[in-house]
Amino acid sequence: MTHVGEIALRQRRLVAKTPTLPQAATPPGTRGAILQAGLTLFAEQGFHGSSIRQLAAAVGITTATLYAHYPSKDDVLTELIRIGHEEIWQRLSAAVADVADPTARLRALVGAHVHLHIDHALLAVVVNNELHALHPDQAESALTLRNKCFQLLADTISDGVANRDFDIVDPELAAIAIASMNMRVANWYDPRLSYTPDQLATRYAEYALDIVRARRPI
Amino acid sequence: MTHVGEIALRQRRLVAKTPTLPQAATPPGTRGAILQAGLTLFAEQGFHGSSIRQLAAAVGITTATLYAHYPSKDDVLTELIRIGHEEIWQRLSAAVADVADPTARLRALVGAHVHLHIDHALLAVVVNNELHALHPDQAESALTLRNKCFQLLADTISDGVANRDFDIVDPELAAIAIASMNMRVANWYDPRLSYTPDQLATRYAEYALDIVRARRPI
Amino acid sequence: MTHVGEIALRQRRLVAKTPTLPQAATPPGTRGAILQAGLTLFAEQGFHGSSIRQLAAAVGITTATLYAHYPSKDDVLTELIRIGHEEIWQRLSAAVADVADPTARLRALVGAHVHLHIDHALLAVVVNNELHALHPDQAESALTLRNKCFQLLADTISDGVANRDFDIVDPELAAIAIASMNMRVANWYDPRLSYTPDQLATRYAEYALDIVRARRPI
Amino acid sequence: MTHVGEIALRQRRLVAKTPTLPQAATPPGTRGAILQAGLTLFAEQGFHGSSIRQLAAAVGITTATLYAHYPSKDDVLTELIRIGHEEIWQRLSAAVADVADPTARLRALVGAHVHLHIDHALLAVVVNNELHALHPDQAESALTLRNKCFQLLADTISDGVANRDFDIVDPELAAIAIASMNMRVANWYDPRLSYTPDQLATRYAEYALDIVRARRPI
DNA sequence: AATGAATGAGCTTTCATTCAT
DNA sequence: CATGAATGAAAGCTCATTCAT
Repeated sequence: MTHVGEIALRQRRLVAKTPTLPQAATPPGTRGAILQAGLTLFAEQGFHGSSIRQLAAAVGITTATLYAHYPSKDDVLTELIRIGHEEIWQRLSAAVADVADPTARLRALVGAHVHLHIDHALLAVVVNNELHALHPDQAESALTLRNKCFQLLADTISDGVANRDFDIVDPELAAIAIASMNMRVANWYDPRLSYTPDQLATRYAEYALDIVRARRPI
Repeated sequence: MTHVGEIALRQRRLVAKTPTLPQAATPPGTRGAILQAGLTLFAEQGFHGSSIRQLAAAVGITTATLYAHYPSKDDVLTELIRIGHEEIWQRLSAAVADVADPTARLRALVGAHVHLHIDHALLAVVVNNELHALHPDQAESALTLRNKCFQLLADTISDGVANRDFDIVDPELAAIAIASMNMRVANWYDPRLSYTPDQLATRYAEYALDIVRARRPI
Repeated sequence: MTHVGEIALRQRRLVAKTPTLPQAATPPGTRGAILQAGLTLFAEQGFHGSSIRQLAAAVGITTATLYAHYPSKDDVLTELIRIGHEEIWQRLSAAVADVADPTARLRALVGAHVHLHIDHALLAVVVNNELHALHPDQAESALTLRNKCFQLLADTISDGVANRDFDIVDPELAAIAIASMNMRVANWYDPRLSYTPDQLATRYAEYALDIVRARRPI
Repeated sequence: MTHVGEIALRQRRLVAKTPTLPQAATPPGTRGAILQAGLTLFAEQGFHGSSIRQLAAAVGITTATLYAHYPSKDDVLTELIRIGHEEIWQRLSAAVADVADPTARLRALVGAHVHLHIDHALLAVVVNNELHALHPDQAESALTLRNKCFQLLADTISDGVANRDFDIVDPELAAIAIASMNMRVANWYDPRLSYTPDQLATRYAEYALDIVRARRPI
């Protein structure tokens, strides 16, 4: 039976292969095809490791045609990163929209976070590994969303601490640890594994709760 | 006061700047200088985002001179990744060399893992982000070590489960979650933060124990 | 007060900005607009320094639309150069149509030549600087007109010499010197200067007469 | 017999073909060869009409090798224009270094100016036609020299007017007219013509004196 | 009359690498 | 040990032009 240990330790950046862009955010026609191809290439090889000739070939067009749709290679990445951040922000904020209880909120956030990293593994890898390739002003709005996502998580934990539901010294540190766990799911999750996305999301939510709920000294 | 939330969410790949190679593994003279410069560049910009001109300029030599020391750009990365993996394997195996008790072993492993990602943040970032840029045969020995490291962690958790010290359904999943937490420390840790490396290592070890020790249904 | 010295020495090819095409020769509608925009661009940046994208953008149409009006970029230049040469030939021949006396003819020719280089400065700059960019057969008829213009001037001087009104060894050399003076007016004339076009034309005519009338040894 | 009228009216930008750079200013080896080739191409076809592939082919090297010697195509032009302006400034200032009398100075200036446009016809054509292709800061020092050259001429005429040797209303206008005559020599002079450079220079000097010496009303 | 989409060919520039010295 | 000069290949991008609509 396929198990995590075999899969998590490959040379490839990620196991997933299908470039699933959020459908609503995918432009129609050639523009969309470029985005999908860029997603695949940038996820696998990185932005600087992918050439626009590869990109054009993957789409089945000329490099000149690329430039009829995007003004530069940078802009393809910028667009992907924008879409990625908007998707995550939308999912996380939707997940807790009607949830007040910190424990339930944390469960919802971690669940949504994990699902996102499975549903859009390539996009998550691009977002997490290629942000540095953008010019600062291209990255700005993405960083803003990233911050809001992190605050959602950190505030939830803080609320739980205030509540006495949670007991943890540094909520932000716990938030970062939990987010770190979730983020790497994009790199290793493989549908051939013995748990479904739901099961994985549930377990990770329990891990998160284990961390924040602990009663311990220090 | 500087806190994690401010720091974890930058565009840069990592906060650390000093290219600290394990001293024993650093060659003397120009060879070592090339390695240090490669470490800095590859950590910041990625392998494909760094040119050998930049590398030579950072060292203060000609690109032609580079080739008197390393046969190719690839080989500089290969060497860095080799050093990185040997360092981590050495540290992890040393950490548990004399420790039998699963709880103590897990504490030691997480502690060593966190310390490594702080002490050699750039190296860790290169190792974790640039492995895909190598030719498969150049990556092979690194992957072997990486596997052994993971098994050390997974086996420790399995032992604890066998022991009834830990209670967790899927030890490998817990191992991967814990390793994920630790790995990202390289990206965000900043000495200006309010905890020392020791304190952070201790907290992360507790997080790990929270995860594996939990008694819960599901 | 603005004076020539300040103005004549700029980096730009010419001071004038308004693309005044001879009205009779300007086609109506989009065709005319393309010609005007081409005039401005080719005068400022040269034919090879201007792209059809710039041209289309200046007109406010698509590059594809350009091709509904002109079969190629070359043809826009060819048309401008044709118009320019026809304008100059028409003006020069009209200027001397009813004038017999060599002195009066020379005054008329220089006056018309100077006025042309002021009235249609951009066109003159294109005509004088971009002819080489045409294919030889596209340039042929323009060269014929140019020759006729030059012969008008050279013959006028020759007539004056035959007449003993002028006294100059090489009428063609004088013609070339005089034409050279006039041609560069297109590059530097600026309405802010302290002389009107008429005054400038008059002075240049006197310069020309000074040159050809001189009684001197050698 | 070849005469001016036949020659002055060609499609080509200039008749001269040999790329004579001022020897002292020509770098040795490949750098110099690139400069010579650039001179020929830019004079004939303009900066934007010449590709670096043509340039490299003319030198007999790869385009990549070009960039070992000049950082960009722009810089080749900048260097040519710098050399051209320094040569002209040096020649003009040397020509009048020991000459006090305005008439003699004007003769010397025009003579030097004409000789320059014959000796370095290609360079003069590049300098006079391609300045606009530079970025403003690249053109700045050339413009300064150009200004100094013009002032030398204008001041000489002004001195002659103050002296009562010359009698002209606007010395700067006369200066511009005279300079215009001289500049175009680069375009049409051909050694096959019936006058030597010396003879041409002498005649043009007389033309200049005719213009400024005239006693006339207006 | 005008356009959106496409293209082959070309652009300037940079890449990693080699080699005689 | 180091370099200056060179290179083939490829990079990102723009060129003038076409064509179905």
